Amino acid sequence: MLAPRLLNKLIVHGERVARIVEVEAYGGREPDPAAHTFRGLTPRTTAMFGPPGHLYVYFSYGVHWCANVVCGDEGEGAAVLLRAAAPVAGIDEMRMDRPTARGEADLLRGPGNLCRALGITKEHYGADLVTADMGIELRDDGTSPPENPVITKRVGITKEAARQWRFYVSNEPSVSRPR
DNA sequence: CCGCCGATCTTT
DNA sequence: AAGATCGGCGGG
Repeated sequence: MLAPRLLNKLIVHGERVARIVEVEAYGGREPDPAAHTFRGLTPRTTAMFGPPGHLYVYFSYGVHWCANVVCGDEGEGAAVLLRAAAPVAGIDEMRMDRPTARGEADLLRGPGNLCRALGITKEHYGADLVTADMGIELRDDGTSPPENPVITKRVGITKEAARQWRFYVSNEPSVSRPR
């Protein structure tokens, strides 16, 4: 399971920088009924079945964009949902796009809010996070992933609800509910 | 603090 | 008809 290795990495879009503090794993070699790739290749899931290191973006509940990092080999259909991040830079710009956020810890709390604060939408579908071909990049500033991340059930799903594939940094105020 | 509910689009 | 969500509103 490499999802927790994304914790404490930086997600960068232009001036905006945030530290990933909460993730969930989806799909992979063992069947995962909760994953968008469970029923095979569809127009929506082409990026998730693509090579690792790219962005899989989907539209949630007709309202929010949500972003995943593709983590499986090509054809595998595995990705890590970015559920929350702590703001590092570009905070004024984030606030402009997140008018309902009260404090800084609210800016990127939750997968929809994270995309809103970073300005990620469907135009970034399939972006290469290594070459930053669309201005979005995954960066390692030397901060190690936590040695003991908190491990829980995934949030907001009904299928495969018992699987413990959510990982977050303990004592981190930007983590979404439930803590 | 908690729970309900609407918004609004994609996929089944 | 349900869904990898969010924020506003009403009640305790």
